[in-house]
Amino acid sequence: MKSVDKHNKIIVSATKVFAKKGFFNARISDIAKEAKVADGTIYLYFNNKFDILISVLEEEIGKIIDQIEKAIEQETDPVKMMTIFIEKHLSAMKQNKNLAEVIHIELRQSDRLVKEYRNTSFKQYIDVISTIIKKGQEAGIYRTDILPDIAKRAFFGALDEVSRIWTTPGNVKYTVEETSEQIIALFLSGMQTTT
Amino acid sequence: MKSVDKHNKIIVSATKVFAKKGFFNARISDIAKEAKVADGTIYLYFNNKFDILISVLEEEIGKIIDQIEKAIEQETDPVKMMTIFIEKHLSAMKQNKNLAEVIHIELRQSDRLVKEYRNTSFKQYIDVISTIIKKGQEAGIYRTDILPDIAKRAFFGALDEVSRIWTTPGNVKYTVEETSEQIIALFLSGMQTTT
DNA sequence: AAGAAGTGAATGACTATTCATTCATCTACC
DNA sequence: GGTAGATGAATGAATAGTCATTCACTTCTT
Repeated sequence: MKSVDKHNKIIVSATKVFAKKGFFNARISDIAKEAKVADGTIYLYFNNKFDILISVLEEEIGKIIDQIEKAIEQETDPVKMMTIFIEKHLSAMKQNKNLAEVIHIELRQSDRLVKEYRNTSFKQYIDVISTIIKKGQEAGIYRTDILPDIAKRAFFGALDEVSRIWTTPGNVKYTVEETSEQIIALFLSGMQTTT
Repeated sequence: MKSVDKHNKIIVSATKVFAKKGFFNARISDIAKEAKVADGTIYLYFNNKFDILISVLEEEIGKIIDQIEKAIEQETDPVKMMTIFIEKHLSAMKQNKNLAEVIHIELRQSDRLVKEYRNTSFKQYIDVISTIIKKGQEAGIYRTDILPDIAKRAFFGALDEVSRIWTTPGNVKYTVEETSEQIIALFLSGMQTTT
């Protein structure tokens, strides 16, 4: 029987290899070697190289989305929801640096399939943000002149770029906590002093 | 004599092809056809395929950096500096969609050379932001608990992701002006209502 | 022993790069 | 001012290397 174990081992190995070399420079034989299976075995579990990439994104990001959505469901305060989103996202990225790198690099592919992907699971992800914003606006906590459609992008972009701190060497000095606080400060209160 | 004209024609064509297909899926023959030259001619102007990509980034982003730096030099008010940065960046991206797409996609390559590139010209670009923040902090206009090193990333990430509005189809409805205003509102005043 | 799972060498498609050749333009000499 | 020779930009067919995918064969499991 094809084992779930092996499937996972290939996913994890592929994540590692994609993170290091990028999708196009990663060879199937690299992934096979990393996973300690034969090249051909990969094709028992995945249709083709691209299928591996999409699976990495689907399964691994899927886990994070689920986790964040579950944590936010419990909350009613839009400020806390936002805080949770930021903290969960950043700590997930810091914890799984390979995945973070794959997201940085590969979510930007111009390939049709990746674009499609970006339009489904990814969209779901950033729409969590606009939902939070809308709730906050209804509650009178967030300004109504903020357009959730633009703010959600700004927000995700900021988080994504900031999380590079942990994937580019020499920038390790910031903790998840202080980074989260910075993002919260920036987006909730803004940069200007309140005089 | 090798003409500057032809060099430019190749750069522009390459930008177009890279934007459409991404670096790895772009064939030299695609670029040659787009530029209406022979495949071999490309190698009279560039060392290899990668050299073309780096040249696109260097030359085209270089132009934007120069333009922004020049515009900001005139200013002393940190709020206006910030506003100018945002507006110039967004309008440059909206104007040159091919370049915007190449930046979205290719600036994330994990290739050594691209990473190196990201560490020079790109660094210079986002350091313009931290400089503005520091000036604002010295002037007492920006909060001093904001870390410029983190804020600059958040800021660039937000701008970059927001500018995708114009490269992904079906999102054309926002103007540069209203998008700029949103970003300014978000980063300067924050999302919370001031009650 | 049969069927499933695993193997990895062989295949074949793809394309970046090269280079022998062409040809338009320029220079020098009468 | 016209001709012969020199120059080097431009061409595109041929090369050479890479690697995803296949499949004939082996090993494991029940």
